[in-house]
Amino acid sequence: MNISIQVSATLYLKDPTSSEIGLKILTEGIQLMQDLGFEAFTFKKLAQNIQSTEATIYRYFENKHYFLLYLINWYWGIISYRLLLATTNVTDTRQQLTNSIAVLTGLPDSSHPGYIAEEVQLKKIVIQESGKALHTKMVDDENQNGIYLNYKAIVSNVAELVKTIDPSFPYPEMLISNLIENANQQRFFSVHLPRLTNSSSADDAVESFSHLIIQKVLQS
Amino acid sequence: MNISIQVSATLYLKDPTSSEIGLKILTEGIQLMQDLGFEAFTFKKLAQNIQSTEATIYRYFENKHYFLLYLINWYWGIISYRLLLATTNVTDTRQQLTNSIAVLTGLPDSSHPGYIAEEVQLKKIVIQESGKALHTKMVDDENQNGIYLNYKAIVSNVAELVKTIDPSFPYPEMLISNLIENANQQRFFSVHLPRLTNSSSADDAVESFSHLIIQKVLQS
DNA sequence: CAATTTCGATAGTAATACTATTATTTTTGT
DNA sequence: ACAAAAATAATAGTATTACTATCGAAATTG
Repeated sequence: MNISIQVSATLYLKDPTSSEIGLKILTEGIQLMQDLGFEAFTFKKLAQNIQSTEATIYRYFENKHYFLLYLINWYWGIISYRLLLATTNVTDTRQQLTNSIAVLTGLPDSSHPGYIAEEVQLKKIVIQESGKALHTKMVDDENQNGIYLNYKAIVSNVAELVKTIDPSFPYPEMLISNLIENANQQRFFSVHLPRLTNSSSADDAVESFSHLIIQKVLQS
Repeated sequence: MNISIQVSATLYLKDPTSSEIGLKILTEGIQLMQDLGFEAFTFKKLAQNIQSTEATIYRYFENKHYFLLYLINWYWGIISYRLLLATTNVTDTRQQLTNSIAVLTGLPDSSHPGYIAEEVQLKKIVIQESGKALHTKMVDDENQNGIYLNYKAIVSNVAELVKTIDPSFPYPEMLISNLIENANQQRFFSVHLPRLTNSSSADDAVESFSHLIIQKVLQS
């Protein structure tokens, strides 16, 4: 379906991109997850939406928790791909970092190179729901099954740029995971709890803030 | 029960601190929430633990979502109190900010002034579960009911210090809410996804990182 | 000590998160 | 083109959850 976007095979029972129905589960599932939120989302409702049955969806995904993990993994796969596009053929490491921060913290937007249609919708789901996917008693098992590899690879790759630019900076991974998580968190705040942020939903204060932190904190 | 720790009255049906059973619901509930996590936690199990019945607990709390909100609100009430202790009689604004950041991002510890027994347990619950309490379709209603006032007041007060120190800094609220959320997030990572952080569970890298950000980003 | 509130015990309901079965349709290999 | 295999739809069923309702006994309070 999407060139080069890889989702870990441990997340599904049967590859949803391998059949018509599987693709409908994904596209309608994304929509329904957004409309209802994770707690109200059920396979039964999704089955009704695609004129199929619960049992069919259960053949693709173990349960709705795994379905959400699939969507989040897919999102980070897209971001990995965009990071690649944003850094290849860029010679200056600092510029690579700046471009990466823009991809990781910028507003979702459909005009950048390599745009994939689902990105904007998936980003909304990641902002709204990814805390629920992570903060579970199963994190450790899932981590062992390689489910967070996409995400960890992103943090690791960008942290490498930080290390190249300023080898003396003691917290590269923390800095990057912070900027990524903060970007999503602040976009949530700007919609629901605006007193906690200085970003309105339309501006790019989150991205500017992120560039500022990088600029002030790293010496080169 | 605790001097001056206020929990919003919209969070409970009947004040749990007003009766023996209510207090048992709180102390055993904190324990059970930690042991089982939010999703596996049920009022039925809690009722068995305190040798009472579901119906009794439902007289105190509308549902387990509100129970979790109560615990989180309680935690932020404790932190508010600690922030007060850490800043009164401190004349230098920068020192006030440094002390505040220490309270907000430091390791939980039982040796500081004004220590309240439940703080350490509640902090664990906040780290593990607060994303689930917030990222709900009900956020906006709850926000309107003043449920996040404690948290918003903390961000607002500390952001005021930032504004005093550096009036030109454009993102004071974002900076503070970021440091608070990041501290909890990184402590979660250090236990479950250590590759995403540079903090081990025993050190104070999270706090050092936070002080560093403040120091580099604010001009005075 | 009478009135009221609180609690325990029990029962019941609607929804959720699945599992199982079977008949029908679709896909596939030859 | 057709037999075999796989996938799907339809239906039923189960255990658990998240509640609501009732009602008598116990505790509290005025």
